[in-house]
Amino acid sequence: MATIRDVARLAGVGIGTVSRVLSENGSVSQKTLTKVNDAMAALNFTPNSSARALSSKKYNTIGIWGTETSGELDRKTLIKIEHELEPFNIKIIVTDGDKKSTKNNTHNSPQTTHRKSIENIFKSGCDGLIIWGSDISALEIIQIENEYPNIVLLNNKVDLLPDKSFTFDHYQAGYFAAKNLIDNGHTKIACITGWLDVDDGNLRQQGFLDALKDNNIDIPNTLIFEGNYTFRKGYEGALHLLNQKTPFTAIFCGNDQSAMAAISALTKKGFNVPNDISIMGYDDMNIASYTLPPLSTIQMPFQKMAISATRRLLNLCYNLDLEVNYDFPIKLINRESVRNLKD
Amino acid sequence: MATIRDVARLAGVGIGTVSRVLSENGSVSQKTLTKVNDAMAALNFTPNSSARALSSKKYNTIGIWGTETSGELDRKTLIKIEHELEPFNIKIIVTDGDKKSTKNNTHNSPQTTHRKSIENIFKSGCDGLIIWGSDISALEIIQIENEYPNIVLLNNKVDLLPDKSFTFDHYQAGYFAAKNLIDNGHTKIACITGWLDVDDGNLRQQGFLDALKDNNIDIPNTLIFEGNYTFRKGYEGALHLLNQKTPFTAIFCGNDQSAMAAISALTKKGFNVPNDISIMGYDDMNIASYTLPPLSTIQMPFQKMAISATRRLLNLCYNLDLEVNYDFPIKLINRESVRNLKD
DNA sequence: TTTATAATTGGAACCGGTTCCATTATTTAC
DNA sequence: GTAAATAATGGAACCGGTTCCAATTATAAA
Repeated sequence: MATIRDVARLAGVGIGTVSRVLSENGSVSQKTLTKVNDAMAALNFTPNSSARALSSKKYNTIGIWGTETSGELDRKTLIKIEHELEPFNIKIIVTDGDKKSTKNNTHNSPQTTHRKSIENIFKSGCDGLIIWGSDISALEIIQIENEYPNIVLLNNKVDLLPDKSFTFDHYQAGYFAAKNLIDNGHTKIACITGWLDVDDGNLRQQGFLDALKDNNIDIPNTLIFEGNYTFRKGYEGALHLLNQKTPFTAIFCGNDQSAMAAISALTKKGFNVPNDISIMGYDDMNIASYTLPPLSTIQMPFQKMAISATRRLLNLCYNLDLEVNYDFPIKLINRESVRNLKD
Repeated sequence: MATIRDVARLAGVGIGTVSRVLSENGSVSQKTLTKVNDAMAALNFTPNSSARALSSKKYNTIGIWGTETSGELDRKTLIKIEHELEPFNIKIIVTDGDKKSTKNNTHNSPQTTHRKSIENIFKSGCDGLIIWGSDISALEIIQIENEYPNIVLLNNKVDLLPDKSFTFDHYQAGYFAAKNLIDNGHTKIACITGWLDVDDGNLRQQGFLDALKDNNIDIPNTLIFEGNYTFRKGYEGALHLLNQKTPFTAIFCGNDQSAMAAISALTKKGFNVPNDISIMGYDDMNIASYTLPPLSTIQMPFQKMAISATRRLLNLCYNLDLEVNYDFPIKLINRESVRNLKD
């Protein structure tokens, strides 16, 4: 592997000059520029990233941290983020917040463990971090941000860090979903929630409940099933709700997965969706148009949000000035799983 | 940030000694060991990864390269891989083989682009690479392996590199799937294939066809629909097959997504699955138990395979001797989407 | 006790970039 | 044409580790 010294020798210039050509700042005459570029090409030179990182104190790497419950961060989104980083030659490392073997964490609370695991990522070498999901407390985030300001929150909101928070209005989304059912004439509405100890799940639930309240609709506790976004809980939830013998005509589900599983359970028990019971999902997964019936759900531009979060992080880390957006409008997708009772 | 020189000064030893403590090789007396460890703790010392990488020429990083069509590499698998790397303090960077903006690639074939993109990953700093998916030719892989031997193939097989290839027996899997339909009395069988220009898709198709042939079952061209693993193509494929007016009682689908979409299309057209038409999937996605009806499919231990591939790569990169497995038995999962015509 | 051998130890040199400053070449102003 | 200002250039010093060798100390053998 050729080094800048090799390039300098071949081009007949000093190493400082080569470095100046590389970093594209500092002044270099047209003549030397050509000489140096030719030499680089001849030697098939690529700057050594470790050496660069060592002397410049920039890793040209950002991290993504998330936990099991962070939700859907699929490959598509990852790739979107990567494409955002690519023009700047930034790499992306992923890490799991749930890893167990962090040394001697026996006497640490999950809180400290989260913080430690994040600190470790920074120490192991990255310029900034996307903290994905809301499975980490605002306090912890503030503490982390204090020491490592180059962070950005994806699908989480901390009031003290509005310019680093990227999230949807989950409250409004929950409200919309409920409103949609109500507008279709439903008044006996059940729900299968997501995690409620996590902000976004909680907010959407609150929006849902408030929409009912604002329309003078009462929801008995028997019609609220606490789920966790999985297929399994969606399935169990639907069966559980049926067993309550409290009549209902619709279920609002915390995400599309629970919704699909609920449809499955209901159908198996002889109920027709949407004729007997309507189902409202949340997420608009790819698959949602291909369920039986196709799922009415809430769509959120997750990838757009990820892109904006990434840009903000780039601005923070590398003093850039990329355009960043904080508003990610949600959309009601009406397919066929909600019946209009007013017909 | 404290450096080893700070640690050495505080502990009253030389920097070589501190380095020896860090790397845990070379001999250090118990007494100095304690002194150095205390000093490290007091200074909250973490070795600088760039400096380490520069002098040791190890990045302690491995990459994962894949393309759009590489298939399912979900977060769960990524995390499994990460857990494998964690004890050795290795990081993982992900990259997309489909990225467009690689400089001046205008006159390059996709082939060279793939190779270039992989070379770039190595140059940008990683010790080894998991090449995921078979969307890259054997020739290219051989060329790459020649220059960068630290690679491992996930879900791909190159005959010249048996010890670096990790894949399922897709041929056998396709054969199994067809056999299952035949054993259930089906003789008029259609299929919605995956990508056929990719090895694994091609192999499973071949296995499928051979099973039919071995049982003297003929499949007309009208009952073969070339798909691409997407929901959309699955849906279109089912409609297309119905339009052919060639009667059939079962469809073998290239993956679960096409299968689900096919079920959706058939149901919409008034056919009952499995009573009118049976559906066989391939993958056993999480969701497969919750479709209507639950999907009969082929299960492959993808995560186990990923773990073995990762271990092999670790062995290659860091001279380790972790246990590696090359046999990943597939499994037929019988749910409810295939009807037994012999009843 | 002396000598041979092995275990420890310190630190210079190095990895390949970036930065900064002193020096030289080139313009511009008058 | 000369002085002053500006542009271009070379290279030492540095970033924070690892490695290797020479020097020192401890241990074993005689």
